[in-house]
Parts: sequence; C-alpha cells; structure tokens
Amino acid sequence: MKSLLKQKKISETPFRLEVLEILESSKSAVSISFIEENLKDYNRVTLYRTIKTFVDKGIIHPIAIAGSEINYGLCSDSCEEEVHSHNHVHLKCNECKSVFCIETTLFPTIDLGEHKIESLEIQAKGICENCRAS
Amino acid sequence: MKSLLKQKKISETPFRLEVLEILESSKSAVSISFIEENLKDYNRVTLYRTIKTFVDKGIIHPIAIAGSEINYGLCSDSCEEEVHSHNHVHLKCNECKSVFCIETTLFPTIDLGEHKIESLEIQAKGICENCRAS
DNA sequence: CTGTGTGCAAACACTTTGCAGGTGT
DNA sequence: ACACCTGCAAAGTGTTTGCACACAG
Repeated sequence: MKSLLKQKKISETPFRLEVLEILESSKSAVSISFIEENLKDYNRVTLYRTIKTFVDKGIIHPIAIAGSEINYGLCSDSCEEEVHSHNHVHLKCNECKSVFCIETTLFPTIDLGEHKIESLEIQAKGICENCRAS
Repeated sequence: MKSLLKQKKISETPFRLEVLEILESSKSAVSISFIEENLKDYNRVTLYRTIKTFVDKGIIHPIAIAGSEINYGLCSDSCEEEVHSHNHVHLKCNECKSVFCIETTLFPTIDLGEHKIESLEIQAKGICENCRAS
C-alpha cells in the first residue's frame, strides 16, 4: 500500500511526514498551535504551506466552531478532493476541549422549506466518552 | 417598548445604534467586513469593542463556518446571555455566500453512543430561497 | 535534471491594549 | 458627576509573499 502522501500525489518530505504523524497519532482533530507544540524544530511558513497543501489535496479538512480556533481533522475515505462538507458530526468536548470527527451512519435530514440543502454538518457540544469515563 | 440596547442594559450611543441598524436591516448574518463596508466613518477599534459587547450581552452571536469569515447574527428571543449554542440551523448559500440563521421547530436528535451531547448546531450548505427564485 | 519544497526576511491583515479625553444617563 | 464609550497610537498575533537555495523523484 502506497503512503498517504504518494497516494494523494504530493511529494514525501521529512517535514510533511512529521506533520502527518502528529495528525495521525491524535484521536481528535487538532489546531495549528497543537501541531506547533508537537513539532521539535520547524518553520512557521512551511507549516502553513503544508496545512494548505493538505487541505487542498483532501488529506485534512478544517473544522470551524465559533469560539474555538480552527481544527483540522484527517479526511475519511469518503472525503473527496475539494468537497469537504461530508455528512458527519463534529463534537467539541466542553471538558477537554478536544474536537472529534465522528462517523455516524444515522444522519438526520432536515427541512428548510424553500431553501435547498446540499450538505449538512453537525456541530455538537457535550462531553466526550473519555471525559465521561473519568 | 424599550430599545434593544437599553433592554440589554448597555448604553445607547450613536455608533452602537448605527451598527445595530446594519445588523437589523440585513436578513442574513453578516461579517465584520460587511459591517465596515456599510459604516460611513468609523474607528476599527471601536467596532471590535462594539461587536464584543454585543456578543457578551447576547445581542448577536458568532457563526463559524470553515472557509468563511466569522459572521454575526442577531440573537433570537430564546438566546440567553452567554449561551449561544441554541438549537438552530445556519445555512450558507453557495451562490450568494450569505449565511442565514434559520429557526426551525423540527430539530433532529442524534445518537453518538458514549458521547454525551449537550447542544447541537447544524450548518447547512445549499441554495437559499432568494437565489433559487432567481 | 527539473519541478517542487523549504527557510529567511519582510510585508500584511486582524485584533487587542493603554491611555486621555468625550459622552450618556 | 461618574461610569463608561471612543479615538489614537502602538503592540501583538496570525498568515502570506518573494526570493534564493535545497531536495525529492
């Protein structure tokens, strides 16, 4: 199996692999500042460009929740390039503040009358399973 | 009936009334830059402070949608101070790019297993009724 | 070898802060 | 009169751009 980067047709550099490693090892979506905290030595400009490349190529997608910084989560297989508003749920835990992308098969539909809906994204706030357990 | 500002216990100044007027005359939620475009003469610092005051006092609430700047919409009666994640729908029109806050009585519930949900916010993308009509 | 990625310096945009003076009530 | 709002200047923060060099394929 080809590496994720090659699969997405972008060249594999040490820095990109390092960033990817951070994204993959976190169960939740992460902010840029979180990534920065986990990089040993890095250049901010390169990091921004890397994030941009990853988003453009469909490796990660941004999650915006009012009051939080933007978080980035790895795209699932169903994510297609350029179309990042797949039907799934983002949960922000009020306790640990993490943002999780949750795949759910049972996705609701809503009716907005005359407005035509093309995609839905649900942002939930609550307590994640880890925090509930502890 | 007392003015909205007095009702929220903040003093009524010409500038605040001007900003409020812009918010009220727009059917959709608006970005700071939109407000700036519609103010004749203004000071940016004051504008930021005004927005912050309005948000803190529950007059407007921020709406974050990945890829768009933050928009602010007037709070409905059900909005309580400090609790802005009421169950309603935000629709971003892919055509006119406007963001609408839509009150809907039929609000779905979802099940995220072990995660506990406290509030839901739905972000829809599609075509608003105005754009559909034209 | 060639196109692309990276680092550096600098610019740029957005937002916040401190302080002095002005204004609402 | 007094608390609070506003404007100015300046600093802080996040993000982008141009260019020269380095590296992946």
